[in-house]
Amino acid sequence: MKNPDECLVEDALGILVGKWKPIILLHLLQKGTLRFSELKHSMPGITQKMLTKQLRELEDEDIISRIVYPQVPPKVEYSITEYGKGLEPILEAMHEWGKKHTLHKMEKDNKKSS
Amino acid sequence: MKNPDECLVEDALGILVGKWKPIILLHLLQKGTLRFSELKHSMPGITQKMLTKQLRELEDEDIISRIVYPQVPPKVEYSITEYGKGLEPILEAMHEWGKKHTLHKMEKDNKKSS
DNA sequence: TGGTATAGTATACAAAATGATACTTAGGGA
DNA sequence: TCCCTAAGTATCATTTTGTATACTATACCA
Repeated sequence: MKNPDECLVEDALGILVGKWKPIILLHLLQKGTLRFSELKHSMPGITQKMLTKQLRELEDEDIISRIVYPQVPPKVEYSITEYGKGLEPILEAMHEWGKKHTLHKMEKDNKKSS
Repeated sequence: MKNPDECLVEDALGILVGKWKPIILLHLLQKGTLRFSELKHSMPGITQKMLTKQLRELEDEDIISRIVYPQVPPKVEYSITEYGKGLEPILEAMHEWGKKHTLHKMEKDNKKSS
């Protein structure tokens, strides 16, 4: 990409993108800290593999932190880092727009069926 | 997805995501209206097929509009719709965050090499 | 008569993301 | 002795994305 502005937007996108990452972040922003199993239960449909993968990627970008308690059965807690909290405005902007989009889709569907 | 909040964010994400969509939108937001060939030249690396596909998808969501001039050789102009302009705050939030992220990455790289 | 230009479509293929399923580890309880 | 738990890995299948290349239509120009 030649234009540096594009890269900046793409960086954010690269981190947010994926079928699950934004949802993981929403949950962690709301609840603060969650165990692996809690995250899994709050996202019906996700497989262990996917959840693990997404969490690792977010961890690699310093968006979330991972604390392992050395016990059996294992206990691992995830939480948003200070740095990761910086993503909140983006999630909020998306949420706002999502509300508008829902209305827009409804109007569109009404037109179709009339 | 059970939680409606998640859906809202995902709707926005679904529209923004893809290797090219945000860049297309950035260009159109900056320039207003662009022809197919102009978009193509401003995104080196994209293939015709991909550009066409992304544009169609954005059009289907009413984010951009497509005007075909019935002439030979063909001329087709794309521009952001009023509705599509609503995405600007998201792109801006991503851009802002992208700047922070760039700094963050630099600090990280410095640590590694020290 | 044949080349050029624009905005595509068609086809085949490669790569990346996601999903399904089974397996691992080790302490505690029946 | 066997099963349960939590947080994973490992392996393979499927789906989604993206790439490469060739092809089309038709007015204009030399």
